[in-house]
Amino acid sequence: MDHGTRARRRITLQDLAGTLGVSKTTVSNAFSRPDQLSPELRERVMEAARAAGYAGPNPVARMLRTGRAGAIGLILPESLPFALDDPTTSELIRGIADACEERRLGLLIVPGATRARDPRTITDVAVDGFIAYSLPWETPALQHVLARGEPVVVVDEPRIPGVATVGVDDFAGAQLAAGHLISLGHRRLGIVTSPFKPDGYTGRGDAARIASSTFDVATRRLQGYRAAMANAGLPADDVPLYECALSDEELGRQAGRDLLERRPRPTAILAMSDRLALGVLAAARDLEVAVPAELSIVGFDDIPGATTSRPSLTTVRQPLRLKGYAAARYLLDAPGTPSPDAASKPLPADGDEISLPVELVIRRST
Amino acid sequence: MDHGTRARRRITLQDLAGTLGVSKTTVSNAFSRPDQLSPELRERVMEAARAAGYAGPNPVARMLRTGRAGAIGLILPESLPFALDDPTTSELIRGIADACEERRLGLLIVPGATRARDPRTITDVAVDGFIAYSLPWETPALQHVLARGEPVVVVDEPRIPGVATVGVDDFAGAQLAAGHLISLGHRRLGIVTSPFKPDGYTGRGDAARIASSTFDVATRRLQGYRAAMANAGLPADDVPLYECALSDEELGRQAGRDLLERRPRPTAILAMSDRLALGVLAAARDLEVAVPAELSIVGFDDIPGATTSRPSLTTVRQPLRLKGYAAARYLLDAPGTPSPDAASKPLPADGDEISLPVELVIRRST
DNA sequence: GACTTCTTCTGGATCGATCAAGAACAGGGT
DNA sequence: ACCCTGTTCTTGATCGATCCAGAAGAAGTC
Repeated sequence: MDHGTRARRRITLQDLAGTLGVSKTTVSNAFSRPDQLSPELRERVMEAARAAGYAGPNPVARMLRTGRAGAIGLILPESLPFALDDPTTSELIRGIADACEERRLGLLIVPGATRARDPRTITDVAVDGFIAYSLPWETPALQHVLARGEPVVVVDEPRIPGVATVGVDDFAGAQLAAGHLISLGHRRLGIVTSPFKPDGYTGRGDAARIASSTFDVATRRLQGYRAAMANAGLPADDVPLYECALSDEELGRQAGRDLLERRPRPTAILAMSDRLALGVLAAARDLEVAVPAELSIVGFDDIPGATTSRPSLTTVRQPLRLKGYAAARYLLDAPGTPSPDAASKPLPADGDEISLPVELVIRRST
Repeated sequence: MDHGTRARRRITLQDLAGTLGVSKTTVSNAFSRPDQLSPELRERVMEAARAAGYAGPNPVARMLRTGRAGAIGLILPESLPFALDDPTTSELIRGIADACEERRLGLLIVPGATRARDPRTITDVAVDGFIAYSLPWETPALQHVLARGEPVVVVDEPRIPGVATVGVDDFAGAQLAAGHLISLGHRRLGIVTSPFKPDGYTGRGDAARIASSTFDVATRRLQGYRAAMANAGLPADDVPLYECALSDEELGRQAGRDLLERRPRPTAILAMSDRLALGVLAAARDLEVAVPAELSIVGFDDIPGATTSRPSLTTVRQPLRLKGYAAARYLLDAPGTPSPDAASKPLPADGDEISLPVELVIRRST
C-alpha cells in the first residue's frame, strides 16, 4: 500500500526541465552553478523543484559524471564494535572525522578487513580514496583497495613501496620505553606483544612466528625493545615474551599472569599497547604484586585511560588523533593538487612516509 | 610526476571487451553474473582483467544503473568525536554496524546534523536509506533527508507521521524511575534534563523552553517523571530542574552542584541520561553529600559506566545496541520486501513505531 | 526433418546527471 | 555600421556500467 498522493517514480532533472520549458543544463546549473543563469530564472526553477518534490540532482549520476564521490573510505581490521571499544582506533577515527568535517566529506567505514572474504564490500563502494588502518601483509582486502587505483593512505602498516604511509617511529618509541626501564636499573624484563599474525594465536613468544610476522608495527616495536636491551648488554633474544591476539585488556591480563608466574619473575614489563599494559596492571593486582615497587610497567600509545588508571601508566605517547587527521589531509591533498597557495611547502611525494613524533610520558607505573 | 609504468586513464569494461573481442555485456556478466557465461570464457575475461589491472566494474556506474548504493547513511546530531565519546550513541552505532555486517553493507556517517548549514553533506551522498538519530524538530538536515525520497528510519526522535521510528517508551521508563524514588520515601526531588532545544542553553529549568521543546525524548521523559510525582500527590510543576545543553558528565556535574546547593536540598535526583547522572554523582562527591545515604540518584540508559561507578548507578535500561540493530534491519527490510519466507511475521507498516522495552535496574545509588 | 528448449553471447537503449561548444542577444566603444 | 565582450541559455556528447530483447548454435524430442 502506498500513499496515493506521492508520485511513484522519482522525478529527474530532465522532467523538471520539461515542465519548465527550459533545457536540463539550465536546471542543472540552477542547482550546481547558480552564477550561470539569471537570478529570476533560478528562482523559478527552485520554485518548480519544490513544487514537484525534487530534492536536487541525483548524487550517483553526478558522481559518475564528475568522478568525485564526496566521501572517503576507512578500512578497519576488526569489526566496528571492536574498533569503537579500542581507544587507539576510535581516536584515529576522530582525527579522520575532523578532516572530513573541514572538507564536508562523508566517511564510509568498511570494517572487518582481516576476516572479510567478500571483496565487494570494498569494490562496490563509492569513495574518492581510502585510508587503510593497521592491516597485516597480504590481506586480500588491501589488494582490492590498491587495485581500485584510487588514492590510498596507509596508517601504521603495512609499509608498501609506492603507497603513502602515516605512522610513528615505532622503533624509536620502543627503544625509549625499554631504555627508560633499563636506566631505572631493571635487568629482568618481560614483553607483552600485539599479534604478529592475524590468526588468533595467544600464547608464549614463538621465534618462528616473530620471524614471519605480518604486522610491521609489532615487529618494529619488538626490534626497538631489543635494540635498547642489546645496547645495555642485556640478552635480548631470550627475553620472556607473550603474544596477544588482540590489543585487549583481558588478554593483557592473561599475558601478565603468565609472565609474573615465571621464575625468576621479571621486574619490569613492556607492553606494546596501553590496553595490554592495563591488563598487566590488573594481573599484578590479581597476584598482589605491587606496582611500581615490585614491578614496573610501560605501555604504548597514551590512551585516555592511561592517566586514570591506578597507578597511572608510564607510556610512549603517539599523537593518535593527529595521525587520523594527517592521514585524511594527505589523502585529500596529495593527488595532483599542488596546494592552492603557490608559496606553501610542498607535500611529500606519493609513496612517502609521514612519521609523527613519539614521546615518553613518565607516570606512576615505573 | 607520475609512475610511467601505470596507465593513466582507468580502464573500463568497454576497453576490456575490446581487447578481448567480446561484448561488454559479456565482461559485465563475468563479474556480476558468472552463471550467464561459460566457465572458460569467464576465466579468460578474469585473466585479461588481471593483466590489464582492471579491478572490476566501476561502483558508481553500477549504482546508477541498478539504483542501489550498497550502503546506508547515519545522520548524527553532533560531531563524530562527540558521538564516539557518548556511550549511548556509540552503542547505537555498534548495533547498526552489526546489521550492516550481516548484509554486507557499508555505513556512511554524516555527523553534525543540528549545526550543518550545508545540505550537500546529505544530498550528495550515495546511500540506499538513512537512519536519523535523535534530531530536534525542524532540523533542516532532516528535511533534506526526507526530501531525498529514500527510506528513512528515525531513532528516538522526532516522531514524524508517516516515518518509521524506533525508540523506547520514554514516558514509562521515566515513570518507573521517579516511581522508584517516591516508593523509597523521597519527597524532594530534583531533575537534570537533556536539552529541550538545540541552542546550547545550560541553566535552570525554564517553563517557556519546556513548553516549546523540540526534543521529543526529553519532553516525554519529563512528562513521565511528572506523572509519577502527580500520582503520588507531589507538586510536579515546581520541581527544581536544571537543563544541560549536552548529555555530558561535566555539565551533569554543574547541574548537580546547582541542585544540591538549593535549600531545601533535594533528597533525590532524576537524570535523563547516565552521563548526566554520573556528573551528579561527581557533584555530590565535590560537596561531600553521601550517596545513597543523603542523596539518591537515578539515571537513564544503562551505559557500561553505570555498573562501574562508585556507587553503581540505579538506572532505566534501554537496549541501546538492539535499538541500532532494529533500526537498520527495519530500514533494510521494510521497503517492498515482504520478507523471504512466506510464513514470517509481517513487519510493521511504514510509519509505524517500534517500541523497545525499558527496565528499571536498581543498584547502589538509591 | 521440423520443432522446441537451453545455453551462450551480442547490440542498443538506458540510468541521471555534467560538460564543452556554441547560438542568440544585449550593450559599449570607436 | 562594425567589432568586441559578456551574459544567458541550449544542444549533443559523455561518464561506465546494467538490462532487455533477440541471434546463433547445440541439443533433445517426436
